[in-house]
Amino acid sequence: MAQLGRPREFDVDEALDKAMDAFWARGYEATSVADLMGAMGLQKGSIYKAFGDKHSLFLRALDRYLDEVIEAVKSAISSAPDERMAVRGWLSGVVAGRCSRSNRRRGCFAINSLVELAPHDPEVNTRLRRHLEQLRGLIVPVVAAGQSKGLLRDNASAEAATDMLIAFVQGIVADARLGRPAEHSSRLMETVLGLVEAK
Amino acid sequence: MAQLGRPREFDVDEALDKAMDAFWARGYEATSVADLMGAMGLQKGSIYKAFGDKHSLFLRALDRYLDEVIEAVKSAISSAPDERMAVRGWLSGVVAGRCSRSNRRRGCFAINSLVELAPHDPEVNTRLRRHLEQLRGLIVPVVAAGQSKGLLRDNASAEAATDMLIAFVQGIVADARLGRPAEHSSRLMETVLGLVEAK
DNA sequence: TTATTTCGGAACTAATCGGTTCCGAAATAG
DNA sequence: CTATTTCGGAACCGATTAGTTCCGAAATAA
Repeated sequence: MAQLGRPREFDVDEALDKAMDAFWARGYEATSVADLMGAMGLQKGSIYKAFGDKHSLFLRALDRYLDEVIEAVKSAISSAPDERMAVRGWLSGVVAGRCSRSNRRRGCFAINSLVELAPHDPEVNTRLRRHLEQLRGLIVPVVAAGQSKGLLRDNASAEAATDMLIAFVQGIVADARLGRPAEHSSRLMETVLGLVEAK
Repeated sequence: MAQLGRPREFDVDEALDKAMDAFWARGYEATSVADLMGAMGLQKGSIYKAFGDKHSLFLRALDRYLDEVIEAVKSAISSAPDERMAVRGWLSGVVAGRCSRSNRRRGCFAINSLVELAPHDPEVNTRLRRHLEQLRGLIVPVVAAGQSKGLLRDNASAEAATDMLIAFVQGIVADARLGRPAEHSSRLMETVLGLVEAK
């Protein structure tokens, strides 16, 4: 039954992406609704009708981002020839891709939101906890398989190694906000991989 | 020649600590001057006379925090029996001490500020770059000495290993904002130490 | 047609924002 | 005593905040 009335003239996902861009660059508190209007190319009324208030819009944008990240990690894993390259591909994606774009100093939208909002915003907190749990669920089996095949060191349990890698990723994307050259992050990644990969 | 007029009735450093507490908990943007008045126990007029505007007050508090961290790391290093224990002591201090207090979900004031402000606030940016450089300058010689004594793996260069440890610390303190149990950070630390320490 | 929905855009609210200024009282130095 | 400085506290500033409402126009479905 489609829908009554005049159809929406803008694409909801495109608008969400633009809102995400704005929040990503400046953070939640520092982004005013006027900023969002400019970034999204929409009028205030349209935004409130389509997304509710500022906080709801933020959550929608965050959810969209988190889904994209999980999908990207899944495809990075499934397209890798072996577990060693899967881990490598994941970290490379983090360093070079979404979480540290050509547009520097953005870091990772999830980590930025975590640091700014997670302690006081329960909805953001639960989303990010769930996200890290999902991520862990994707990585642990890869590490475990890699260890049993001798491709990765079994120095630590698969769970501990995964948690270590995730913490390390969080550090890299936080550090990215300083505006360091991408090469810096790449060197860091190679160091960590050197400790994790079997010789 | 002391000073003319009525002496200041509050302790500047104490007031800075309280301001730091407020900024630390909520971030820069979300902390209003009214919040600062409450936290510092001072009137608006007194704050502006003593510290100038909100941004200057923030920088003063940040400088104070960074100095304290550097001093803490120095003393952790100098009081350790060897280089291996020095690294261990530094990381333990990060996990248990200042950067992840009994008061949970605070993380590290420096990293919080880095993520929120470093991309757009040049004064914060330069301070944090300098801080990380200082930190690196303290740790690299320790790692180098530890490696040459066989206490630490020489898997990677001292510089690369130090950068890796620092990135890892940043990840831990960012993650702390999720409110995970302290045990989680401790396990992470042990995993990393297991990869760095010689067997 | 008629009912429905969205549009861009403006008008508007009540609250809060950071920041400034003035006050009389109190405490110090010279 | 006099000059100076800070105090707590209030008054006030213009600007901005998030959020709401109303408008006529336009586009769709039934």
